[in-house]
Amino acid sequence: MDFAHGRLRRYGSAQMALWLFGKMPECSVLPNEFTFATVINACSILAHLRTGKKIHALVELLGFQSNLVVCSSLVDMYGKCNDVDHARRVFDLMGCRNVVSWTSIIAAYAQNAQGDEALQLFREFNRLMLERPNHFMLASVVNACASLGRLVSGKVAHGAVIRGGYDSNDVIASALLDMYAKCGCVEYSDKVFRRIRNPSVIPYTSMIVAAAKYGLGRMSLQLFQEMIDRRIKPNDVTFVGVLHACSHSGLVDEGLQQLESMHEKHGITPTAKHYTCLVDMLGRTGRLNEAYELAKSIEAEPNQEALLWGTLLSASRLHGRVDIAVEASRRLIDSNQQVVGAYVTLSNAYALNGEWETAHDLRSEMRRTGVRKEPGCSWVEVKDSSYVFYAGDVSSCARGNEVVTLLRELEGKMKQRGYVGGSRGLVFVDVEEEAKEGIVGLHSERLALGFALVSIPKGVTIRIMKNLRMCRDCHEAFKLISDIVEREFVVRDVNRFHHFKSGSCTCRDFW
DNA sequence: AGGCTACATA
Repeated sequence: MDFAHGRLRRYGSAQMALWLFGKMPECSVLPNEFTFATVINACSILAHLRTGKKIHALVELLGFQSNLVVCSSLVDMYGKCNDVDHARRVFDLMGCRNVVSWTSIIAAYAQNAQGDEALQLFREFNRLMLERPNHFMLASVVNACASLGRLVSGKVAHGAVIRGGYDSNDVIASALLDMYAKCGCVEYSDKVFRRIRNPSVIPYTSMIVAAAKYGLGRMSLQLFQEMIDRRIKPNDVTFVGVLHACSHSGLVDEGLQQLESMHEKHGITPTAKHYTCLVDMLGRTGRLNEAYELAKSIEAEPNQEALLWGTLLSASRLHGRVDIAVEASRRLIDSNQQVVGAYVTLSNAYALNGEWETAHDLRSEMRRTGVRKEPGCSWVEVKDSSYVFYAGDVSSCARGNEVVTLLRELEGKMKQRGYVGGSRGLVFVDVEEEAKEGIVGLHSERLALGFALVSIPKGVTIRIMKNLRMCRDCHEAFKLISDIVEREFVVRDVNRFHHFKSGSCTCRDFW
């Protein structure tokens, strides 16, 4: 039954291709450039770096290292195996490149969280003016804009899509709607989505996930119903989206029902990732015991397991369940996964519970063992450039003095409205969100907001991206500031979107 | 002649 899945079929064929390739020497048949391009593609599908490298060596041995198509497939293979450096090395050594080779390297960067490099290469490709970008390339470029949250660059790419006549392409439309959602413009996503004549499962899933991330759980469920009515078969990813939507909107019963129907009505067996959504759902709404029991009963691969216990850990922290937090972090640390996050979240859970000593001990242990945390940062896009802000770091903050003055001024006004930010407890609890302690007033998103307020004209929605979760205190502050300055802000954090307007947030404080 | 490049999850 599972083999009805396109992805699995593809996977099986790739395995078969490699198996046959292994049989070639026995039959004394030498591979040519067509053989190589095909088997390297099989390695991409399977993400088998070791096999890919062996074949790469064979390519050089048999003298195909300057073949355009073979090299393009090598670039793609290294990219899909998350070895961008090797992809780049092959690309740089190519004597002749075409739009496919350029697409492969751009996709490699876009898919490996190096969107800036992808956009850089796209600009370079356009400057050379050898060929026009095609829909393959544009999809990757749009994808890069999505992960970077670069709305302006994304709109420019959308322009290129329209000029190239690709806007009715299903894949491109999916990429575009995803990009608009990830840039904080879910209304544009909806517009793009509604223009797709016969959306397949992927645009539907993208739209379901997009709505979920904005806390529009009902909209996600409506879209899901709509696709069922149109006889479009949902897949495992669709259900992750649906469950995610229920979770982010507090629709627990609905979520449980969906999980049941998943197997019964749609023939898709729930896997660890679906149960993780359920753990999240129960955890968020404070049903920690049920979440914990469920988590213990799930068998998963290491990656999925880390996700599962990480989810439970966050929920335990949120609801001050130190006992479960200890258990969840122990599992993560023992399996050597998400170690940093586990330490920090656990220490915060202790702090929230008033166990300051233990919390501090954990922090010292981290320092002693050299476990270091990536600093929190936020960024905003102004006129096609992106500005980055780090917590408490005024020296590298664009228009720093102006920004700090404005933030202090706003804090004064907030206090008149009853705001009590930066209390001792909050400062400590929020250290997970930012690397430096005791500077809650200068969390990276605040610097970003201050900068945006002095650089983006009134009436234009401010969009801020953050690499961590937004903290409660900043969330309160942003609500008040939206009212004081009469402006709208959208904040994209690692988890979801917050849309601040007239003193409140679309998440209604549930996230 | 053929082979290589694109979109949704956590």
